[in-house]
Amino acid sequence: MESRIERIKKQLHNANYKLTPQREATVRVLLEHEEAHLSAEDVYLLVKEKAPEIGLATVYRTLELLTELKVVDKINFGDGVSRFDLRQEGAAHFHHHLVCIECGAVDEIQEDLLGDVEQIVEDRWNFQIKDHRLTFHGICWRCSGEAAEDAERT
Amino acid sequence: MESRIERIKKQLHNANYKLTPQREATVRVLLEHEEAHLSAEDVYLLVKEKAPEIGLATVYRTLELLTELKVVDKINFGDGVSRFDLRQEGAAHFHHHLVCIECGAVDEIQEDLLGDVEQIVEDRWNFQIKDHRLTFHGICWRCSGEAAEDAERT
DNA sequence: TTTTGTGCAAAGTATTTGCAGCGAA
DNA sequence: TTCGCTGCAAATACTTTGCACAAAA
Repeated sequence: MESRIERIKKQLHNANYKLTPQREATVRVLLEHEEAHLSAEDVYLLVKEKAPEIGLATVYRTLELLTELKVVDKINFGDGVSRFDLRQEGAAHFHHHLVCIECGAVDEIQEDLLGDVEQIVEDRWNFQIKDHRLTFHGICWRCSGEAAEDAERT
Repeated sequence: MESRIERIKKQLHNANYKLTPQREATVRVLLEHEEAHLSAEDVYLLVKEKAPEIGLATVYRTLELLTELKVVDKINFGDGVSRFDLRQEGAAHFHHHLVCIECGAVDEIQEDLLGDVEQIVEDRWNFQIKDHRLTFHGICWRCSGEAAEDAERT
């Protein structure tokens, strides 16, 4: 079977771009940290471990390119930085996120929960949906578990 | 009946803050541009028309304060700036947005369409939802209308 | 040789912070 | 007088850009 990186290489070629060593290193970092929601700086530091000559600007340019090709999605959780998430292969839509306001953890929901809602929006607002962003802010199971334990102790 | 600005004043006082002239001017600008999704810079320029002495830093500080008090919600549509939306009084949740990728218009959906989805997330992921952000990117009715007209002409 | 991609440094934006002065309590 | 608030300027943080050079087609 064809590897994920091979398929990304083809996507680049189809759009007339090359998979240069720098781009490959960047993509590999993203593949190795699938659910990490890395910022450009995070990616840069990780890529630098394997390919120390790489420049930060190249990482930014690569991430921008991958965003254009919809290999990754760019997302912003409200701290000042953009984060980059690999899109699941074949996923019609970007996945959802759960951001914990206690511990800062970000969990992913791969299932598409918006089918019905999107139908309503398309019909009622006459809006052709191409993409979406859905993020819930609240308290994750780890933190509410801890709170329960704390209560028990007292 | 008590005015909206009066109620905001009370909210400030309850949290031990004053409604200074600068803060009042800022709030008034927000009230007068309810659906405009203003950036801090936008607010600053509008406030300056009424109160030219005001500084940009004060606007940033005021918007931060209002965000803390949940008078406004801070949102980011993926261009590098934060935008500030007055929260509807009594609204349990932040409203949703439709961002047009053709013309850049941002429309609001005040209805809460996420009730069922939130129930699923709370149950299935054991996550206590406190707030949400939902934005659809696509083509608005104005732009798809124009496209249809363009097609007719040819 | 033409084009594409890269690293570095500089430039841009957006936002935050330090600080001296001001004004209300 | 005290303390919160402000304006200004400087600092910071993130991202983009210009440019000379390198690599690939």
